[in-house]
Amino acid sequence: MILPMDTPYFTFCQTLKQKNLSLTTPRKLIFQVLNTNEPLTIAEIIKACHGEIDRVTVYRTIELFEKLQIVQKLNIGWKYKIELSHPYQLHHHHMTCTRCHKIFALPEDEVLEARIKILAKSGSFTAIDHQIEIRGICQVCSV
Amino acid sequence: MILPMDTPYFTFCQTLKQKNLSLTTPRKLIFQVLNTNEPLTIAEIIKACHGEIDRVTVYRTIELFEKLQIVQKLNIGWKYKIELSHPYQLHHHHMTCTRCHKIFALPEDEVLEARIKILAKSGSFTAIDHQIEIRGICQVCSV
DNA sequence: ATTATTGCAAAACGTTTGCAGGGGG
DNA sequence: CCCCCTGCAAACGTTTTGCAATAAT
Repeated sequence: MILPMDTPYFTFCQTLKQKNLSLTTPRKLIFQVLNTNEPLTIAEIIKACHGEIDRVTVYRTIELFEKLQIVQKLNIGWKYKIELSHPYQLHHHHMTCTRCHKIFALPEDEVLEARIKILAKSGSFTAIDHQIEIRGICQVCSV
Repeated sequence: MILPMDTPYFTFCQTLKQKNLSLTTPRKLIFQVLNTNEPLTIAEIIKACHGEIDRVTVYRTIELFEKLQIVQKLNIGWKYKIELSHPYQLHHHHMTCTRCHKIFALPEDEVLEARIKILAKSGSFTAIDHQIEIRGICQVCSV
């Protein structure tokens, strides 16, 4: 199959090749599952793979993807979900509705990002990464 | 024992009384453990109780404390820790060092807090609560 | 062909549930 | 004394590990 060179999936294939890692069926499928969906729990990824891939392989693949910075773990409540990270999806934060439990992505905000950097520096801390989770009530549920 | 009326432990006792809940040995001990320590995992709380309290009771007590807003769950990596929440401890955020895994509390920042409110509102979202996790390298580890 | 990667089985953990007995108000 | 709360036992779901079979380059 011919892939446009700017597609997330193409970048994904390139990344694996560059690291001498195999482009296997489970890896392709799991990437596609994440690429077409919202943040998912491990259990949801397993279900989305529809029995074609073993649970253990999903865990190992997510672990690999995390190391390669293809995905990031996202704290929602006291569980976590997985989503594609920066080169595959723009940096953003999340709001979780405590009524319907839907997750909403927030557009990137320069002011907020800058402030976090300043704060970390004021504590003599070199910020590498950060995550913001806002909990509250979404528009639909507040009616 | 006579308690000063502004002490966190006193507030804690009052809260339980107001809701007609018993001031039991496990509840007292777990509160004290949290009151004298940094954010702790459930396993750490259990250990800190030194076999005097059953695992199950720790889970149930933390669940109760969370409902009563005495504690909050704190996302660290993809695990969570427990710490006292607002009336017992000032609102703040955390930085986690990815090398030594220590957690550092950040002082409250008006600019940041205001910006989060604005952002949520711009998404027609009523923010109730939020959590920020900054990951990076602390001063000691960066040397 | 060679080696990385997977699937299976089972262990290791973390968390939850039901129930009978004990401690707090 | 009454009932809430705890401890125990055991179920349950999630994540990890070891090893032999398989698929990718």
